[in-house]
Amino acid sequence: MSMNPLELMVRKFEMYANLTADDRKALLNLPTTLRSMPPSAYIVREGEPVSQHYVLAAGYAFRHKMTGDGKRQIVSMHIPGEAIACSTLFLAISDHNAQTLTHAEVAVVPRDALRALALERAAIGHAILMITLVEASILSEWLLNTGQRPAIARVAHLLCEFAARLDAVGQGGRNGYELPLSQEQLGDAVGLTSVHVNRMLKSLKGDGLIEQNARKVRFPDWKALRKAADFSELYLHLEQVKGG
Amino acid sequence: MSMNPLELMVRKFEMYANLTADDRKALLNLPTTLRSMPPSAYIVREGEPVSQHYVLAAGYAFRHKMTGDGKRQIVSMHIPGEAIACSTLFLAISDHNAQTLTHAEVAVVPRDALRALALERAAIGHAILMITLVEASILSEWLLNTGQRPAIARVAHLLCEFAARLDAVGQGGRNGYELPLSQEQLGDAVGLTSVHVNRMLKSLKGDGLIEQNARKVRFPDWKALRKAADFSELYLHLEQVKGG
DNA sequence: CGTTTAATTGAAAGCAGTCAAACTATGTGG
DNA sequence: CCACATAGTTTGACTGCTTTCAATTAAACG
Repeated sequence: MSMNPLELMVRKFEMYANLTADDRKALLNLPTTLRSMPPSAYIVREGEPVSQHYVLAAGYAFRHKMTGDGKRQIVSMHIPGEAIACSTLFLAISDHNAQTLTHAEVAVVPRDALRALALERAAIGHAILMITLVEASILSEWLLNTGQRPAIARVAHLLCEFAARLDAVGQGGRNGYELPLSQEQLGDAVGLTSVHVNRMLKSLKGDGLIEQNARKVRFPDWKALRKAADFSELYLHLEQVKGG
Repeated sequence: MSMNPLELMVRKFEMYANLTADDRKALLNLPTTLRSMPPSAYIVREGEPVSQHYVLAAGYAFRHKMTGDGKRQIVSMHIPGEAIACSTLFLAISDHNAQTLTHAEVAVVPRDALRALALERAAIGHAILMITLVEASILSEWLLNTGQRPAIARVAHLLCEFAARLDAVGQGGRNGYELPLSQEQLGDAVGLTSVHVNRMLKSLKGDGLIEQNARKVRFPDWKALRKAADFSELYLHLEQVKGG
């Protein structure tokens, strides 16, 4: 079925707030265009003003920041159905880059129009706040991950998070999935070099915690992987999130 | 002057949204108690439901998470005047711990009352969203810091951030300040051991980038320190943040 | 197919961690 | 005011995890 790409955004909002029929209608009436983008295409650049809001209709994306000497840290991953940077909705200039990971279909909405709705309609504003809170919670866990866990757990943790998030939207998940990240990107997400990520993946395979051919990963022993990763899905706040 | 401790919260909100006189009055009429807490006292524990909102009237606090094997990552620092965990206002259970750093005066507000105001009054909800966005931006920078920068820069970066944030509220700042963190806590904030933090501080002193006696730090060459830290205050969003 | 990009492996170097001890504050009670 | 206990800082020696460098193999792509 070819549906309005904004349906995805509305569905997400409804997970986090009780929208009225009016709220829903207002959101669906926002002007929007669907943009098809190749892998690795820039969506937003650090330091630039942002005038659009982007929702992933299909494909994956990520946000990242760079140090003065050119090292890159991925600060978030976005799966189909998610907005790419709620955080820039209300900040004048972007403090990070956003890029597609795979080929992607991106719904583009004028930022000011959505912003106006968020300020007028409490439920919409609240949904955006909730999404931001969950993103911040994930960010804290990533900080814990890169700051305190050994390399093997860091890599395993990211694989687990991906599985749990994909599971939550009925896309593969802990039964295995197509990993959209290269080993270098994986490394940039957890603060390791691609070489070392490769070694950690090899070690996880050797221990029977993951199986992998090409980009497809499977989890023959989810419990053991979860343990090795020190993973608990609480921080994803997958349920009970309406907060009102 | 002995003022209502909620004044601090209102002042903060006003930096981020245009409150009406009514909004202001509603906030100041919230029931509140002032609690005096010793250093290192727990305010919130991971996994527990949170029923209060906490604002630092005086003193410092921090939030942290722990790995399964007991390693601690500090995920945020809070200076006088700041709320301690806007993030838990709308999430059912806390996914992190919050603790005082120094002796502190904490204004305690019933969470449900503030939550109700946030949902009823657009400007208040918006202020909370903005504060959350800025906190998330800081979290991204911390992730970049621990994930990609060498130890010396990590430590320097935290010192710079502290200076900039204190500056913004007219408290010492880049002229020097009383560092409220032990070296161990400093390490837990940037993903290093206390031993290595000690060595990095020594090195910064040796290079004339900082001066330190007891807990008092000074910055004889702010520009050079800033450069060594790869620090830019953009991510703090200290101005132009009303977003409307 | 040839070209480019990503994955894999080995060897060596280095940054940060660990362990252990000494030293310095800070605070408490006698 | 001193003696002691406790917490935090400083230093050294050593270990080890992760990076770096470099080369090879495999996969993806036009």
